[in-house]
Amino acid sequence: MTFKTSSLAARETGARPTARDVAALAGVSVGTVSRVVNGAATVNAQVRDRVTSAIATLGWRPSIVAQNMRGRATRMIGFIFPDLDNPLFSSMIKGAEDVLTRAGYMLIVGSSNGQSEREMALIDLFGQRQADGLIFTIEQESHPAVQKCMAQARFPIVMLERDGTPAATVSAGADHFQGTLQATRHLIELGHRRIALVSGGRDNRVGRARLAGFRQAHEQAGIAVDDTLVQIDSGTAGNDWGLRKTQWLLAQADAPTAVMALGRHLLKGVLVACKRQNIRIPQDLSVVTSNDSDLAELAEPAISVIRYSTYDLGRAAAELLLDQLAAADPASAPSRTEIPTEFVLRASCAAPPVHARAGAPDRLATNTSPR
Amino acid sequence: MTFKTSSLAARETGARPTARDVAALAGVSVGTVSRVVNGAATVNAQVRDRVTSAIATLGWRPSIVAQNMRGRATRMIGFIFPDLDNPLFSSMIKGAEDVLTRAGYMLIVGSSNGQSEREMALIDLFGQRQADGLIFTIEQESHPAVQKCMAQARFPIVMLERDGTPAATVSAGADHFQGTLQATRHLIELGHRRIALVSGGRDNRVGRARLAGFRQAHEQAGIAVDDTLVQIDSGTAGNDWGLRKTQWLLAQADAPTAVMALGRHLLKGVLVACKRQNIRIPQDLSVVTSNDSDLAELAEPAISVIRYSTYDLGRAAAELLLDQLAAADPASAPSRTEIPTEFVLRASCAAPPVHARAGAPDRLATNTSPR
DNA sequence: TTGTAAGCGTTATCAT
DNA sequence: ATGATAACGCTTACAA
Repeated sequence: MTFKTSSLAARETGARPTARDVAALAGVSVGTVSRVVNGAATVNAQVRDRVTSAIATLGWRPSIVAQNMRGRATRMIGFIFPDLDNPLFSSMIKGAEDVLTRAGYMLIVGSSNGQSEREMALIDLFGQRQADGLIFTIEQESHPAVQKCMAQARFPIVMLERDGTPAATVSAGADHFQGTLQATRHLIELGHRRIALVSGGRDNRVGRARLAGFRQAHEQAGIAVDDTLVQIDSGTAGNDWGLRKTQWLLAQADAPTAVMALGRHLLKGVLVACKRQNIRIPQDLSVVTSNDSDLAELAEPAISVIRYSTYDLGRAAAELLLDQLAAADPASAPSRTEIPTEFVLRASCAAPPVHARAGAPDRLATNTSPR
Repeated sequence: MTFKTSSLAARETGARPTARDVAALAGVSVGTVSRVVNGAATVNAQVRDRVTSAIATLGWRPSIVAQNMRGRATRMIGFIFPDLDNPLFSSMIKGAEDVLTRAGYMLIVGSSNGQSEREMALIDLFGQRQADGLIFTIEQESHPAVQKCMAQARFPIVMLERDGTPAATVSAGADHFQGTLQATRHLIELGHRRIALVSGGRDNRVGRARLAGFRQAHEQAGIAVDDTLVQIDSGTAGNDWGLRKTQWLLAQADAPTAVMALGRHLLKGVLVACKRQNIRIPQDLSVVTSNDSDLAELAEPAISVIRYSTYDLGRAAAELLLDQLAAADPASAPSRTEIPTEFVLRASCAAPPVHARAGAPDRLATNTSPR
């Protein structure tokens, strides 16, 4: 007969108490302790009280790790985002958290930094940790190795702001197509014929949807799209990408009369570029951005935005995940939640300057700024 | 003799393979599998190869849950923040993640929504999940029940942007005292005598440090502080708190000539209030805010800010936690990392209007706005 | 060098 | 109604 750790020992050392300690203190067996905490009907009231007070005395809480060993779900959801240092992430994670907390889940977060290697490492790690599901904003949708990794995952995956793939068919995203379509249409109706589109997302749904909306608006108006005005970047460009792109666009011989800088971090660059070159919004250049912000609202003039709720996006992703978790059938059907977008017209949009419409060579020549 | 799950079964069903499956496939014992994956020196090269390929065939990864059961650290760090839907959270979590990932840890996040009950529930949950540590931005530093809960936690806690408490003596925070001191001094030097301080944090270090810096600057200049100009809020006020407070301050008979709105979310309210009442910055009112942002930088005029890196704050908290985790002595000494602040002077600060200095009753009377 | 078996903290099955 | 015990997947001391 071996000497076992007793509740006495547990109380003396700082060691975490176990059900065995509780059982010893209450003078019952571990099975009974388990029955009490799990609310089994078949427990004598007196025994229940003894156990309950022993639990309180020792401050015992069942080990979730041990419960997981027994096959219980970990109730942990992974969340992989290209860049946690992004205000959009804040509201998305909050939306997801609000939904998942209510259902008893917790979120584990990881930043991929846009690297596929890291995405795969994180998926693998979540697997080892037995996560129950994953909300994933993949960097490159078409990356085969990452897709393979997703396909092998033993948990459901919801794509956030990305398209479903063969490996993960459930997705939540904003309706960038409609938003961009409306905004582009509005600019065209104002008389713009040379509209620039600046956006991230070469290899993901967001960029594709924006481009599609942009093209459709042009097509419906019978206007050809000048591809030099379409600047869709791949990957996480530097912080001053918006600035450099705008400067480049404005330096073209036949510069755009309107720029749609779609992505919250791009607006700053556009405004700085305009300020430096003394370009007036909207007289010289109309501006549209996406993701409403204090800056867009309070800039002088206020900037028109394609607005949508990233909080709702996070909620939607979480809800889709819960649906899949609840579904008895593991191979659930493809599904998608689309969050509506709204074009908010502000003072930054006006008719193009007359000389541009008349085909004047270069507005900047007329309006040289002192650097 | 019972029939055991074999590698065959594991490959046929979708069940996660175990070390036993690997062992069976490789024709070795589970102990050997463990030795191989843990890089034990004493393994025959041929055996190692057989095991390695069996692992690859089955796609086996050791279960972290089972490893935890054996006493291995979970390498999970909790992170409790009052409001995940806050851009500051993004950069803090990113800073922490960068440090912790390198050390093999993952982050579990939870939003307390400013509720002490939820804070305690989360701490408790992290305990049950056997988290190795916690980074915590408590809502009310002095809350006794939460402190007790912290004291009972079996893992080290680092306070983020909060003071150490008896229950958790390690903390990381920005040097709000210096930042506020400098900014206030500058306003005083410009001639301001009635400066308003608007900030959150009635019961935390941030608010206290700001108030202390504010007071010290006044004291050193021999100026009395008018307490009606000091508006330090408790808890997470509504989104329009900055607006309402500014409107209230400007409506006072002896309105301030400068306002320090310390908190990123407050600037918008100040700017809106000024716009609505046709108050010019800085001619009528000087403005200082905290936390640099695109809005502060690009507002017209640009707004002076007390700047500091929330990313560094997250890093610092994580590094302190790693220090504690590495320390053999569990009862480590109190320690604190202070992140420097910097007062960035922009166009929003100027000398107070003449009539205010002459003691004119109400600037608004001279400058009535249409609405 | 490799196999065997105990044990981590639960839960569930089977006796009593 | 309650106790004893096997099992979850892994690591490790000990045996061979």
